[in-house]
Amino acid sequence: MNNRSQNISQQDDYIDHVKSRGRVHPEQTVLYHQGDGVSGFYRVNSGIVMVYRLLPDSQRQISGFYTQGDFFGLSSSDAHPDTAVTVSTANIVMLTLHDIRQSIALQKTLFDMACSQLDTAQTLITTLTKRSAAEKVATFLVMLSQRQGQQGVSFDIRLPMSRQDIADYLGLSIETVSRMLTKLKDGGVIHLPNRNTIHICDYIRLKIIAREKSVQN
Amino acid sequence: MNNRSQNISQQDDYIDHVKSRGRVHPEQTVLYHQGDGVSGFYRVNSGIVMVYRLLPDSQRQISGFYTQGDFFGLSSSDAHPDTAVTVSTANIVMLTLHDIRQSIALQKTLFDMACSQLDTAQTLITTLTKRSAAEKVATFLVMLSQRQGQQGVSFDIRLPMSRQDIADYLGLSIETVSRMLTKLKDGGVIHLPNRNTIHICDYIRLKIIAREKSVQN
DNA sequence: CGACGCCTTGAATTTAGTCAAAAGTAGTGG
DNA sequence: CCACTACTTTTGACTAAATTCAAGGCGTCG
Repeated sequence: MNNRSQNISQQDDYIDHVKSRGRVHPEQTVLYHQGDGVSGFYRVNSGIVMVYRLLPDSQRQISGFYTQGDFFGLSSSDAHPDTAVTVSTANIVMLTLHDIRQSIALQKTLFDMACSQLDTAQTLITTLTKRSAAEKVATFLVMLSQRQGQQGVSFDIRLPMSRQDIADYLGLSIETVSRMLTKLKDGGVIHLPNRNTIHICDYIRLKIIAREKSVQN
Repeated sequence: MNNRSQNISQQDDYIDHVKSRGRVHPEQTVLYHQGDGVSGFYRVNSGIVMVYRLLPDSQRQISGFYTQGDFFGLSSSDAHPDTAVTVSTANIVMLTLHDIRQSIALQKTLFDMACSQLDTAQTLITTLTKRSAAEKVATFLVMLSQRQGQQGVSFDIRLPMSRQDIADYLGLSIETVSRMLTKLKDGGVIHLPNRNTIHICDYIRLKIIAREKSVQN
């Protein structure tokens, strides 16, 4: 799929073209800091990136986890409102404002991504405000399963982030996250072979707990 | 907010052009329904619009309140994930997909708006997960004050939405919203002359309670 | 006036948070 | 390979906060 860099009218061509510029970063690499000037947007080629805000009282709100194909760092303001850091080794491309000006198709993609992230944010808000701690944790695990392309009833998922990261994403305390995982384990829904792996024993039940709309698949 | 979009003269021309097509709707008019096909985006010329999602268990999550100059209905999917309804009499313009194709500047504006709404959503998530009920209600009142262009220490704000609307926006019960308003009243921060008006007696203190970054202004 | 809808208040309950301690996991160096 | 240490996660007991359920008040409009 590698093509000459001249014709960039097709979106996929342009993404492919730019994708090859990706750089690999080890885990815990900061890609940009809260307050840094915005000089472009980012795309995840591989790995996981976490974006968070630090509040004045030194609390931390994790805005999201981004995986292959996701864009992040989208902002219309001059300065990034959040910090982006790799959770695992990750290959990341930066799209400069110059790149974006080059391709109408890329602009369209970015708009679609922004809209899609808006939708995701609203869905998250619903989870955060209308769901119990148990439901939040189950929802998080379902999200991870989907992102890792898992299907079926029983499978392993990787959990590269810490319990504290999960807590800061779901707006719970680390103790509550731990308790809910234990509860799911005691209920036979999951297994916890080690701290960075979760074995889903009963995905159907997990989805019911998470109140997924489509309990199928 | 979206400072990058301010300097594009062409954009304002186009907005002005389209703005004149706005139509006035009485309060409680549904502009689109959850599930309707997306045939364009909307801009508020005047009045207030509320956007919400109905969940399968008939709970309601209010995604946002939109006022003059705000865009809403931004979605990259085929169907609207939410319902938009006027809270007060409102003048609304619909931008068709055809309109948007016409103007590069408008596309840019829409992207900036989407990014700005993403930022707003993340800030809201922080409020919802890290703040107490009292802080949430205070934050809501500060937001209303800012939207209504209020300044100084003491002034009236209109409250066209119901207590239930506020509760569904902040993820609280209606009783808690009521109790927190009472608490603010008892603390001398606000007055409640009638159900649709709040008199802010001490905006400084309100902002402190809301943990506003800039307690100035 | 009376009825309805919306808002407020009160009491009991539930949920998640906090504080404290124990258990488990890496990682290091002898 | 084991012991030591530092860190993360889990568990337990208690506390604080918000929800729920129930009743009462207030306005509005017929």
